Amino acid sequence: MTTRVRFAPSPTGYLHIGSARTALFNYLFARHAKLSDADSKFLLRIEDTDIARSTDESTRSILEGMEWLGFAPDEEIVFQSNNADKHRAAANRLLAEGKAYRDFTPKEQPTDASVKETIKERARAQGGAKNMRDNQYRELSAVESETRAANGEPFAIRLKVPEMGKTSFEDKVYGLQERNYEETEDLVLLRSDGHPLYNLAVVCDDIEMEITHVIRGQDHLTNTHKQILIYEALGVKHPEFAHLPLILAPGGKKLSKRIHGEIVSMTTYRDAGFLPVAFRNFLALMGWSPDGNQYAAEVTSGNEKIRENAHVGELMNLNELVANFSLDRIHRSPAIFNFDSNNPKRCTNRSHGIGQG
RNA sequence: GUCCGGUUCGUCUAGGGGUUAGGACACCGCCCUUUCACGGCGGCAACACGGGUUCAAAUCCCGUACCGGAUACCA
Repeated sequence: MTTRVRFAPSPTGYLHIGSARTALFNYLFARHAKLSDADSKFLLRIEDTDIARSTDESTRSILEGMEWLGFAPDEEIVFQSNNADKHRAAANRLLAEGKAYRDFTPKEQPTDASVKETIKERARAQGGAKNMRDNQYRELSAVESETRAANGEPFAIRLKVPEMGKTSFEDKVYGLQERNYEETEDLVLLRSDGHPLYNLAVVCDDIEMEITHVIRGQDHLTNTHKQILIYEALGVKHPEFAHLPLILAPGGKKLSKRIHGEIVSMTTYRDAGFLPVAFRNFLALMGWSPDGNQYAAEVTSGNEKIRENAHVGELMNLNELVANFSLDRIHRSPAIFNFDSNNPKRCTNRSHGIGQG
């Protein structure tokens, strides 16, 4: 089967350093596959289903970052919001087949407190005792559901997750992943305002784009179980999954724009004059390493021009990265992006021995 | 709270039953001299903790601690 991968950022900010690495790994994987199958593709999809937070400026910023890094998508860019009708159709189909149901519970008003915190607090309060299947509309009769909907009562569409069983998949990086259905809620597919939600949109688009390998951050590990449930309901075989270890801030904390500022943005490095080849190499080595033996060989026989008058170090140009890349050399522990005591400039241009002039 | 991950030099990492635990960057010293984005040589520096299995454990198993992720009509 021809390899088709996609990088799918949401345009809610600039190109994050972690996202850039995800883009890189997807790109390297596709290009490596292309070595043996010319039709292998690297695609770009902008996940702009969050109407409230997505901006065109952010999309532009992401595109700029991609361009700087040299990752050109092989097909036209897909904007997820353009596929909303298809997502809705899929949700309705599941509804008609009884695999999803209408939830007439009034939408909760957002609190002013941090959403994340609210959710965490609530989950803590409920402890492990929460019953994911306690929705009173779950077993509502089809007629009554139809009637209430016809009367204009607002509803969200939720996936009807089976009571017993578990989802499981073999992650290319993390190995066998299993999760009991009791741990997974009846996730919302379509909001009461008719907008499709992330998990549904991702699955529908990945199916349509014929994605064969989903390579993304480890923070999507639990989403994967939800998505597999959707694939199953839709009756489609799911793609392979490979989750990447996170890139954290010094101290092992999450790298965030709010706390760490511009340091997490790709444009910061571009504007500071770093070379793409250096930054790519730096990014590639966060979470992945080449096979020891071929590493030495490749590096010494690499691009002479770049290394003229410079020591070898651990630098690989794009072609070398592509040649050496493989999913099974990605490890599972998070990397710390140490920008405090270890100036990124040194981590890239200087330490890898490539000057600008 | 619950579920899922993770833990090798300061940092990125290799190694995954028997190694002087290797490399890169940083740092220190010397040399060269292109004197803060060149180069060479050398040095410092790590297997989270506690049990177990084994002739032998950084490597396998269990537990603890700590860190992270997820737990949303966000993505």
